[in-house]
Amino acid sequence: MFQIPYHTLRPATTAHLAQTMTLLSLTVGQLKQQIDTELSTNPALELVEERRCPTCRRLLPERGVCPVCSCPSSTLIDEPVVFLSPREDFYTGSGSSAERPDEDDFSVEEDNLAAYVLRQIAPELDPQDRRLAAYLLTNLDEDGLLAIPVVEVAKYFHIAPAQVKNVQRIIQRADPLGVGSSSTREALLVQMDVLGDIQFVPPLARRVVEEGMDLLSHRQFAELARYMGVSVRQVQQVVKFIGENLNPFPARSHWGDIRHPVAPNLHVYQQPDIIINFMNDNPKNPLIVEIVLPLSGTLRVSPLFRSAIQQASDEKKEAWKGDMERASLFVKCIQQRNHTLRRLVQRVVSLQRDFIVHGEQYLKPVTRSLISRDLDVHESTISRAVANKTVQLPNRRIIPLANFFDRSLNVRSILRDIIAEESSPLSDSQLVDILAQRGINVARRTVAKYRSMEGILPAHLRQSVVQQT
DNA sequence: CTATGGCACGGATT
DNA sequence: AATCCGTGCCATAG
Repeated sequence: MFQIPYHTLRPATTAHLAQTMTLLSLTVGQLKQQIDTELSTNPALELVEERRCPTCRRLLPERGVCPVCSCPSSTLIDEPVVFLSPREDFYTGSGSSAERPDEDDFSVEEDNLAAYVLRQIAPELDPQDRRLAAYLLTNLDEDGLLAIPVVEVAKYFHIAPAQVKNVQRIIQRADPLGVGSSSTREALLVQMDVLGDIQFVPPLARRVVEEGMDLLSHRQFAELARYMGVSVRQVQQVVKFIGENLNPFPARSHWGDIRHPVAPNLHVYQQPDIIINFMNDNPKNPLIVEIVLPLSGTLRVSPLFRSAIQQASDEKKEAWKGDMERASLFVKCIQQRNHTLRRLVQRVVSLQRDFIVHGEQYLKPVTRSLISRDLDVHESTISRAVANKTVQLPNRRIIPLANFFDRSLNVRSILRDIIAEESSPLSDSQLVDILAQRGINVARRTVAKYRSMEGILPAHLRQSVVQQT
């Protein structure tokens, strides 16, 4: 774990330390802004347009992802491969997505979601469809579902409903997958469609959503099984699959989030800071972890500038010298940032591999302080690095990096499973006993809290509810 | 009387 | 030092 002599890289001055800290806590988008301003204000700083693979040190041919993914040597590595990935093209749009999240708390979520989606799909639309799309997107509810009927929209625009549906279909395939659907059912169907390209989707899941959505959303699994003519066990598997891979409310990061509808979701719409994938999308291959960098190339102190300084007049010399020092400090800080981030991610990913591959139940209770001890850095360093960052998992879901440190997420998700699988409604104290059998000791009160966090109804309301409006 | 939600306290985490 | 989280106690609903 300690291969790298870290001390050699330790910041020497307090200024270095402070700047590294701030850089560490930045999102990719924010980092890009930072670098951009630094580049334009400081003549001593220079961007060398070189694209070199950070792991195999080979020059990269063109834009795109690093070909190390197909490096024959890397297929032998068992540890997850972590590397820094230049993805300039991600962030060339308006810098708006990079705004610091805490500043504007009002009117953000819908605006941002709509704008975010529109930016993705705008290129493939002609101008009038673009207007249509914008109109649709302004009519999303807080769950990311379309709040008005398609027919209404068609009337409003005096066009055929089919055309509206066409645009809707494009919207649905944009990033919060299923966004702009007319119902949770539709959202799930779209998600399964797209997911089907990269992962196995149980055929029964599709049938259940298509035909038995009512029963499914009321969690009446016994009923559902009978209606579909399959065993309860099969239904349970489908439910598990849906819970792990799909999300009926596209705007929520996952369906437990009804508690805090806005705040934790702010950063969900951003591009991820870290992307985790299987090599070639094949689950048998090792994990590839990309730490997204906002530019392609290396920053350095311009050698031209360095030599020019000799011939400068005395008063200029002073100013330029300052520039140069700032530049080299900045470069060091960036390197420092990337280095810590890389080590952090490396450690976390190998600890939480099960979580990444198999889902929330397998999340291990890892704390930031544990990592900090492992990496021999201060706790606050880890905190800063984790804060405000997002990760894209192999199943294409984007979650906050902080989720990797959530102590209770796994228990919550096991709880979800238990409730989904047992047919007769279990009271909280019974749930406590069952959890205890699985080696999880929590208080009765805590189970109640988790339940409400997951949006699960109390026992007496759970199954006895027959179809009501 | 049982099941659950609210409030608040203490310890851990950041 | 500030915040989050699990938990205990108590009130309330069924």
